[in-house]
Amino acid sequence: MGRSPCCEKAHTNKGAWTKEEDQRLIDYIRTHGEGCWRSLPKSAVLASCLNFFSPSGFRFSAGLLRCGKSCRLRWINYLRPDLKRGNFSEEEDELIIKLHSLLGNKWSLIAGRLPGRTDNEIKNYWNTHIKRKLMSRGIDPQTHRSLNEKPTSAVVPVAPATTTTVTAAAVTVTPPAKPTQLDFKSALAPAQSMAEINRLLQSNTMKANNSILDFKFQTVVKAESVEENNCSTSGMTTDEEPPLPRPVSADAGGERREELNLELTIGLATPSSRSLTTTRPSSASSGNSAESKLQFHPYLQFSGTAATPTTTAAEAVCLCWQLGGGARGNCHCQCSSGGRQQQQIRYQYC
DNA sequence: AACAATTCCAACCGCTCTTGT
DNA sequence: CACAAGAGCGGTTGGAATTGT
Repeated sequence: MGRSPCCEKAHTNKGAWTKEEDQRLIDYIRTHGEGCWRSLPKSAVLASCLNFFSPSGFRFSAGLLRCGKSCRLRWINYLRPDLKRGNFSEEEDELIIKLHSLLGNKWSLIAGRLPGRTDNEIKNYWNTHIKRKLMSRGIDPQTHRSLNEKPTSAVVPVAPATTTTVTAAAVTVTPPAKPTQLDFKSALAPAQSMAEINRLLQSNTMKANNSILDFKFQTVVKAESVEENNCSTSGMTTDEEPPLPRPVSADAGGERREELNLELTIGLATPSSRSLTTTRPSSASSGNSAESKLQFHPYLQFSGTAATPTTTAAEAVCLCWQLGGGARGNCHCQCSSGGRQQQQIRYQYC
């Protein structure tokens, strides 16, 4: 649709990256930071001309003839200093399975809960290991239901159609005005109640990354049309152990319908998250506005209460990752919250 | 040892979303 | 509002590595 290609394919390298290309990309990002991926290859070429010998002593031999997109991917999936290489632990396995049952193939969201793991890595791991693992357990990896179970009316446990707001500190998946309908019976192991799921997620994730988790599941039980069973639970919202909701079928018209209002707020916990590392407040790229002085820090991790949706959160402590070597420094950025609802946390570059 | 089959994962592709003009 | 550019995401692929025959 009238879009220019992301790069001039004729003049770019493809395929596996060489060590020299890696080093050039690392050097460039150490000096200039992330972002502006499309202009990076050109800039890297320029930098190589200006600094024939890099600070690290690496001698540039030629420009970085790579598509900006390719540079971004290489950095995010392979070169970033905070990546945790190596095998997935059993805990990570289970967490991925849980998160997949809730979010579907939202690999980037899942990756956001696993420090040091990338969405690509998780996606590959899912396809090569976990799928098989679930199959061997007799569980359908797509629906998370027992393979023996008869499929029902095409309710697929994927992430609900939602609007997603990405701020510097949190991904907030806001349900639409109408409560999101999810088939939790199919999405989750039958024995698991909401409270159980919450507990599991809480403990697993807290253990995994020692930070914020704001999964909140609310069940909204609605009595529609017929007031069946004197159901006085209309609009009830509870965090308490609720009865497992019945599956919501697409054609449940006329029947008592139980809807799940999925309020899912994920406080991004780690700089490993792509959303966090590369999403910047709109103001940051505008050089003119007053807000442009508030810059986006690509390596931030929030702790404390600032990223939770239930606090006013005037303060937050930022743990800054310094580029180069991944050393974690501790600094106190100026943070302010946009309020209980918006959680627009801003901070000054430090 | 040679070849085929399978596994694994880095990289690519095309689409959507966001943002700026 | 329309359009373009930039960035992010999820699905797919190519080929290296490993395993089986």
